[in-house]
Parts: sequence; structure tokens; C-alpha cells
Amino acid sequence: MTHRTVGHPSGPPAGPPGHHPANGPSGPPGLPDDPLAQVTAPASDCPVEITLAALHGRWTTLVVREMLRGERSYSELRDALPALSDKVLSDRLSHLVTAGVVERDRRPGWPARVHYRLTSHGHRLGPVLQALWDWGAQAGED
Amino acid sequence: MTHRTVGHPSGPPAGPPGHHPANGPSGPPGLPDDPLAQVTAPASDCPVEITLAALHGRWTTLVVREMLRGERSYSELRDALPALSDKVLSDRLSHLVTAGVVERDRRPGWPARVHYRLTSHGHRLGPVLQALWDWGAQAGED
DNA sequence: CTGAATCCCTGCCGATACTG
DNA sequence: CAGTATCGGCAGGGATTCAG
Repeated sequence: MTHRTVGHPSGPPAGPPGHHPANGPSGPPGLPDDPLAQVTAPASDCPVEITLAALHGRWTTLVVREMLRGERSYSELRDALPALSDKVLSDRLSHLVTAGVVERDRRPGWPARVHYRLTSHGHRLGPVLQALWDWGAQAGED
Repeated sequence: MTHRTVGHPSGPPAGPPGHHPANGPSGPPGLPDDPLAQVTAPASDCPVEITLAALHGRWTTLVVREMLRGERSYSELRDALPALSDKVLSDRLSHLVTAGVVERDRRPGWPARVHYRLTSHGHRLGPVLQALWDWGAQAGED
């Protein structure tokens, strides 16, 4: 994340994981309730951690944003983000593939061509990035 | 970031910053449009980066979640998150104060007592964490 | 009680060079 | 074209200790 590292923990003893936004018994609809909100340490199976882990790392959100606009080849991503090194780009892509956000489409022939596109799961990151944007854009207000 | 570090960049040459979700000219309402979406490097003034920076660091979201449930003293936070060291807890708190998410309430007397509560801006992180939760909870679906 | 200071270890990420 | 291999610098964060 940038740093940070929103990385995974060494693993708590056990028990039900959790960690969630905050909503009482009468919170928003469709949400798991309090049981999961009682976690006392970062758990890699907490939904919030899962998402942050998927977006983890510098450049990651920019790569995702680029693909939200459509399928991209490796070199197109490279061109769109000139300051991003090969190492980090391929790191990010394989990480996103592992996270189920992105699909590889390796096409036969020469020269080699590989296209990347978001999975349907990946597309649903749109609203997440939107929420992140919205909050950040409010910075000065109030 | 996790571990990653969603940290700040070394600073691109200049020019208009940006980086946003993804929405064409006919995207969702209330959103800034393409100009800001053309950034080619992580910019610390991009709304998405701002939010990720605010939530940056291990334990940060748990600390915020704890305070979404109400005002807390230092030791209450400590007790709620036993595995969190003093150093990191105070790091997180001062970081959140700087980010405008949390307010300190230092009460006179002895022993010293300090209460922390979310600012109104901080309260608005609720929907953000909600979005993060929602996506992460969908992991297996499809 | 509420922190700040220090130490050390680990993992990120940038640059460069090289392979299929 | 699309990556992997390697190396080095630096920041994150855990434990411990000390201070207001």
C-alpha cells in the first residue's frame, strides 16, 4: 500500500474472524452483523482485509482503473503508466490475477501478445474505488 | 499495504493530478469526470490516494471501526485491540488525527485521560468501509 | 494513564539486466 | 513483446524502555 502495508497478520489464535464497518442491530440491509465485528486483530479472512489486500501496493489502483476502461495489453498498460517499472507491473498483474480481479488472455503467435481484462468480480471494484474517491474528494469540506 | 504501502509517491513532474474509478461521460452522477482520470502516476492529491493514505497501515481500519461504535479512551482502544502495541496504536492515532479522521479530547486531572472520537469527516468513512466489506464478502460468489 | 524514543528485522518497490 | 532475476535503499511495525 503504498505502502503501508495492509498486509496479512501472523494469524490470531482462532475463533470467528471479523472486522466490519459499523452498524448496530438495525444497520444497513444485507450486512453481516455484530459477531464479525468483534475481532481484535487483523484477520486475512475479514472482508475488509480481503479488499484492501486486493488493492494493496503502489500503482495497484491505477492499474485497475486503467482496466476498468477496457481490455488492455501489457504494453498498453506500460504506455499508460510510463513511470511504472516492468517488475512492479508484472507483480501487480499477477497479484491481481491471484486475487481474482483480472484475467490473462495469452494469444498465440509472434510477437507474443497478452491481454488483461477485469473479471466480473474485478468490475465490481468500480463502486469501491468510487467510495474511496468520494471520501477523498470531501477532504476540505464541512 | 497492506503492507504495501499505499504511500505517497516521490512526486511526478507536475501537471493535473488525478486517478479515478472509471466512468465515461455518462458515468454515475456527482462524479468528477475524465480530466482527473488521466494521471499516469500515483499522486498524493488524488482523492483515491487520500483515502487510502488515511486508512493506511496495519490495524488502522480496526481502530477506525472501534471508534465508529463510539468515543473511546486510549486504554479502551488498547483493551479492544490487545495485540496492538503502544507504539503502533499511538502512531495510528496521531496519523488519524493528522488525516482529520479523529479528534483528541485531553481531559485535565490525574491520572491523565484522553478520549478519541471520530470527526464528522471520520464518520463518513462508514460507507467506505462498508464498500470494502461488501466487495470482500463477495469473494467466493459468481 | 498516555504516550514518545529506540532498536532491529522484514518486505516493498525501483533500477538494471537478462530470457522465452 | 512479455515478462523474470537480482540487488539495494528505505519505510513499516513489533518489542521494549523511558517520560509527562
